[in-house]
Amino acid sequence: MTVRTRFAPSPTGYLHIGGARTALFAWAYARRHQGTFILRIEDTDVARSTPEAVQAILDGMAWLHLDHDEGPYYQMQRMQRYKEVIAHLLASGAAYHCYTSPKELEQLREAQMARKEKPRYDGRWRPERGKPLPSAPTGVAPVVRFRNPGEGVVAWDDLVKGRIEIANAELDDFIIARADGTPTYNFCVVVDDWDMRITHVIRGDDHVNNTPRQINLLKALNAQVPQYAHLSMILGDDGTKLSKRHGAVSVMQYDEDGYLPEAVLNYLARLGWSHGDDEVFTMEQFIQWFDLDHITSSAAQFNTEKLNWLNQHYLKLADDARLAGETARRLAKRGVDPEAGAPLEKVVALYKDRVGNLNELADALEPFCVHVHPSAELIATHLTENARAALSVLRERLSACSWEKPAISQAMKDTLAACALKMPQVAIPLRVALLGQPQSPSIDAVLEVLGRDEVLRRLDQYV
RNA sequence: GUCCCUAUCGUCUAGAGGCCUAGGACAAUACCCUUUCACGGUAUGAACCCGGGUUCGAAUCCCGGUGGGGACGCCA
Repeated sequence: MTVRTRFAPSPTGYLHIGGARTALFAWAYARRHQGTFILRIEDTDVARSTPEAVQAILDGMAWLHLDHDEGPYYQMQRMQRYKEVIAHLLASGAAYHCYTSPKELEQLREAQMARKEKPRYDGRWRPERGKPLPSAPTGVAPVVRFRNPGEGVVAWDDLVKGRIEIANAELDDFIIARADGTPTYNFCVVVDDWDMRITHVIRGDDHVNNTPRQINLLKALNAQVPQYAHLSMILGDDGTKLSKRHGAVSVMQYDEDGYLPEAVLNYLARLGWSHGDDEVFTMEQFIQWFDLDHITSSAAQFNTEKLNWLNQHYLKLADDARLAGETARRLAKRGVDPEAGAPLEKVVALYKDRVGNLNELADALEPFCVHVHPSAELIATHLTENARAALSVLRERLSACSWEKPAISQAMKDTLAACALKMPQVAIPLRVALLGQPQSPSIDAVLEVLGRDEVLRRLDQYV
């Protein structure tokens, strides 16, 4: 049997980090087993679903390279099928109409809570042998409820949490179709997983409580019950539930913040899953190694520091041209012309192993593209009269030497000797003059990529 | 409140009864490297929630407590 997994977000917002990890694991499991990964959009909540959110989810998955083999399927386009199944359930007696109003249900729940009971539907419209049913009120559209087994337990061997058993007595007859006829979540999921022949349902563990209902429904439909793997939650950096203030932002925000998708992917893969002591690995390795046995069953706290570390790592590995492209995009966004200065790719090579993210890389490259204006304070402390005199000597030598690192370096050394100065006494003022900052990579390398003309031009302001 | 899940360094985790004086990684600290700032290298500190069992032996198995999380919608 070939593995078929799915990712089934509801388009009520962007793809956040928790959803991304769920998608990653479902995707990886399918890839690991040469299976099929299906994308399904659960848009039956018409009021909250938006096409923008659908697009945001698609964008997020594309950024992470989580490609699907089937779909996206849209539940709203499957209404006919749901209605068919509901009619069948009604006809077979596995479902029934219920006329209890929302207000009555609310009262029922309140009363139950007051008695310290678990709030649930009391089955007043559930047909039972020999039980008289109330007469249907006129002009009230009924909901359809699934007739849940009254006794016994529902059990499954969760692929990450182990065996879970829930007594049917804990469950109630849940609504599968609203008064307006539209089917509800738990019902659509079941029909879809069945129709799409999903073999492994990999999803967040907030669905553990839905699973017994879904299994009962599947059984009533005579459908094969898939395997379930419930992933524990991702908590925010502060150990509390993900919220907009920390973590529950769109994965595209990570792009915005200068993270590389491979860093986010690697980080997410290690959050709640492990392969011995391996910390850094490619997606190819991940697919080879991924299994459900090594998923942690407890919630994991998001750690930005570690993500930063991975991002820095992948930045060092990344191709210069690619990083130049990424940086150019960011510079352009700031109104800086990335073509205006030294060849970006060369500057990238100088800086990519010194920065933590793409925005920092853009910060570092910006002085190469624009006219720099060192602060008055920097000028006062570093571009002293003595320093300017040394820079003047250096300028002479630089205008004459050949333009490669060794020659430039020699020009620096000759200047030091001539002025009886130490390296930092010239290199730091030079950095301030050229880049507006007292720190930079090795100064001869900076000079080399900046180019002789530009170096001399920038120096002329101070000598 | 009821039900379900969960518990190893600050964080992510290794660990499937003896290999554990509990390993790795991030972070922290110190030192080294150095032309500044970084990168890098080396080293150090840091954990089995508590209480009972089971066993010759428990981080690992069982029970209870406590802490954390989730679910209890005509939301998904």
